[in-house]
Amino acid sequence: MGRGRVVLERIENKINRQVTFSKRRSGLLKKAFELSVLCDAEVGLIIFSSRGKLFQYSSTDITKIIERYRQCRYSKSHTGDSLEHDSQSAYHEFLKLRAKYESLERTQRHFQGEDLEPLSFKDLQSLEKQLDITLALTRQHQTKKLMARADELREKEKDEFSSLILDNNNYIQMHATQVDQFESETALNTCRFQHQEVVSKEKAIDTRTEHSQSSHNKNNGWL
Amino acid sequence: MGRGRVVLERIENKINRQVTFSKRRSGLLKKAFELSVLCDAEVGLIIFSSRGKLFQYSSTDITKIIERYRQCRYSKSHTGDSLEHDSQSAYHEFLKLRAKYESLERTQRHFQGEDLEPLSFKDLQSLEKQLDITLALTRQHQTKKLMARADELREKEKDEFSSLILDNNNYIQMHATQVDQFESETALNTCRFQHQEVVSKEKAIDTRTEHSQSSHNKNNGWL
DNA sequence: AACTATTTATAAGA
DNA sequence: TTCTTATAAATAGTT
Repeated sequence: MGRGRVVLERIENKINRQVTFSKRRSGLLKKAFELSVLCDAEVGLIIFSSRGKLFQYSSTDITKIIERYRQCRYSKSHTGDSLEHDSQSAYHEFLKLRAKYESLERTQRHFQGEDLEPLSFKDLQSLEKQLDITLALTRQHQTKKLMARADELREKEKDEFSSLILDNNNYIQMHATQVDQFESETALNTCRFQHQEVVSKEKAIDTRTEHSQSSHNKNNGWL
Repeated sequence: MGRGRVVLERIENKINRQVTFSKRRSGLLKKAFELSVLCDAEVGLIIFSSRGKLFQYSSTDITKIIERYRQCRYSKSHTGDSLEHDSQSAYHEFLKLRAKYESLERTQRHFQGEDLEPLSFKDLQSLEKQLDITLALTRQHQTKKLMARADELREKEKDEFSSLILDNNNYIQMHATQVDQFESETALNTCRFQHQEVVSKEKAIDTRTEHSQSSHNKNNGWL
């Protein structure tokens, strides 16, 4: 369509090529648009000039077209649109997880004594029961820990008693401070006696040996 | 270009639209190709028919064109590919949520007296403290509920006492069964006396009036 | 950028 | 669908 026939090869004349590019580009964009309108098609067209300038037409959001293209392209073996299905089910997983999380969060709040108002009497009862059980277990574990610690200390004491006596001045001061600190902390409701028995000896040794605890949790305490 | 002028709107005749689509599509693809050759341009064209079929032309690997497009389009504000980035961040959200969920689950287990072993003594202490607090609150709420219920019942009793006496045979039987059932359930550690006082009256009325509870939780109990 | 001769695309019909 | 054909549209080369 023009005064001469086109040879299908790169136009070497730069000016010419640029002009042709400009003309044909707009023609192509126009035709892309027409196709999308006339035929109700989804069209995405990306053009980079030889100098790198970008031109684009898309009947709808081009990222959507690209996404759809990917889905179409990489899902032949599956049941139609697998990637769409995948991403949908992934989203579904996400929603499910969120629901579970929120539910768990609610329960958790109950365990922390919050939002008890909407609970039924029965719910409160079973919560109380659970709390009682856990409380007993918690105390049991504390006792266990303390006993184990006590044994450990008895062993150490034998080994380290002699060196302990040597620099006693500095040591006695630290010891006193730390025991005070402990006293002001949460009062134990159980194992009270055992604590007192163990703690002083333990601290004495800890300050000297930098004993590392085996617990996997952050262990910024004295055990 | 044809025997009539084109109106730029969706061709309503389905056959016609399909034919036009076929013709114009190949025309567009051809022109895209020509542009890329003649003008040394990089062209990517994606077409979806209204029935979802994919057609595509690209002068070079289309993923490269898309990549280049993204860089061109979003390199100013973003670090690169936005859609990929989006899906990645969505996945990141998912991972974060899952991590939170798992952490919460762990805490939850502690509140249920499970997996206490790895906890440090300090952790156990603060758990115990929390349990004590919640326990007190739980009992407090139970008492509150019972008192409220008792008041409510005193009101109802006045209104319904007379009708209650009427069909007493059936009633007495149900009442007995349910009280037995209650007795075999979890023993209350508190509010014991108030319970007994309230429960029998309450049941008597509930069985007759189908009173609906205001609690938002499932309320399959007697309160 | 505008013009115009021609080619090309394509709408309608077969 | 495909081919044919009349005609609209695009555009190469020119100004």
